[in-house]
Amino acid sequence: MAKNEGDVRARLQRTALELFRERGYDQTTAAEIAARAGVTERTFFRYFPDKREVLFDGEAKLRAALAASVADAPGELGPLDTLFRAFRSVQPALEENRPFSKPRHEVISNTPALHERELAKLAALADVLAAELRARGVPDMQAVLAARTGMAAFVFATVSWLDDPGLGLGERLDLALRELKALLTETGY
Amino acid sequence: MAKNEGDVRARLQRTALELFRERGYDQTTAAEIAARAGVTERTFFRYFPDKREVLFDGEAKLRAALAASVADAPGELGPLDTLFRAFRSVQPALEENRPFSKPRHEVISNTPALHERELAKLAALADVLAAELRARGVPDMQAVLAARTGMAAFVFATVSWLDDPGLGLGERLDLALRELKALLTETGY
DNA sequence: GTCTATACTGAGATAGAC
DNA sequence: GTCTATCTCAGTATAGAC
Repeated sequence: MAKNEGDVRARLQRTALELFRERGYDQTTAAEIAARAGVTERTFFRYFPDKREVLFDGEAKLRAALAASVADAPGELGPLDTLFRAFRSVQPALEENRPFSKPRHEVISNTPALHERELAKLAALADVLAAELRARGVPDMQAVLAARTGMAAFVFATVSWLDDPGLGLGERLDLALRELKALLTETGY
Repeated sequence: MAKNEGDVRARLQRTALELFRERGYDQTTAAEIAARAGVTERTFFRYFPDKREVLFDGEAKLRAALAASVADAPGELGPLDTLFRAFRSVQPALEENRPFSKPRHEVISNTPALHERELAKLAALADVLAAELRARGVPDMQAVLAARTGMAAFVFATVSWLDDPGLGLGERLDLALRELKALLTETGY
């Protein structure tokens, strides 16, 4: 049989997304994904510990990039500003990835099991960012709240940009940060 | 055969928590829970669509209570203050529930599958709160950010109170809100 | 790569409440 | 009789063990 035609892992991921879009996540078996990708079911589970995970490993790179950016931010920056500096640093990568992210996000939103997994990944990401902030001397509660709050804004900006790229990701990030800061200073609305 | 000895649903929930604590979630089968509760496995799945769900239906009541509180908050209150007013309104219920919540939280934290489900529930809760805020006239982005941010603070306060009840839940809520407001106004730390 | 446990689903039978 | 809860039986897919 032909051997290593491109990365098996990448092929499985592309194939999975394809099938999920064609018939839906629940109606797609791991065996079918494997078959279309030219490997056995067993191989699928060697690459991904469970079926959902096939759509979630870009997040590892994102996490590393964000953590690194927070780690080497100028010391005088506040927690939220530090986070948003990190978000902006990954902006080009996100923009380049949009053709894949868009359909991926659609499938995830429409599939409770996948949506659940995504929330877990984002929470883990927030935990990492909180840890990085703590390493910079931010007190615990503040680090956790900043990380969660920042992630919420980041996700909001990203999702709305995926929905409608009319307004750029950078602008949406700026907008979210401004809105966030406004939230706490005004008493009425 | 004997029939309705107490609520089957409640019995299944208590039994499940019991078994999860004895041997862990993964080492407990749905059949075992059902057996100890005196019903068949199939019955278990009639009450709960999946095994995780057996620990998650208190959240429905919490959600309703919070939503109601937001709905009838005085109109001049800002989004975050509205949310914290709601959080305080459920404080007595949470305190009363602590004997059950504490072990439940322990199991959930130690079980990735359950933790994932919890995050999903909390996200859904935040979505409901955002919708309630929007119904009060809060603009979309602000409603979403306030809801997510508020929930983060609420969860932080609750979890740390479960860990160590030395400081009361009310005080922890106050503390979190203050910290949150500080976060967005200060520039350094 | 093979084998197995377990989470879930569906259809139909039974039994008691009304 | 209807209705509802439970059980029985038979199956599929995921995931883990060997």
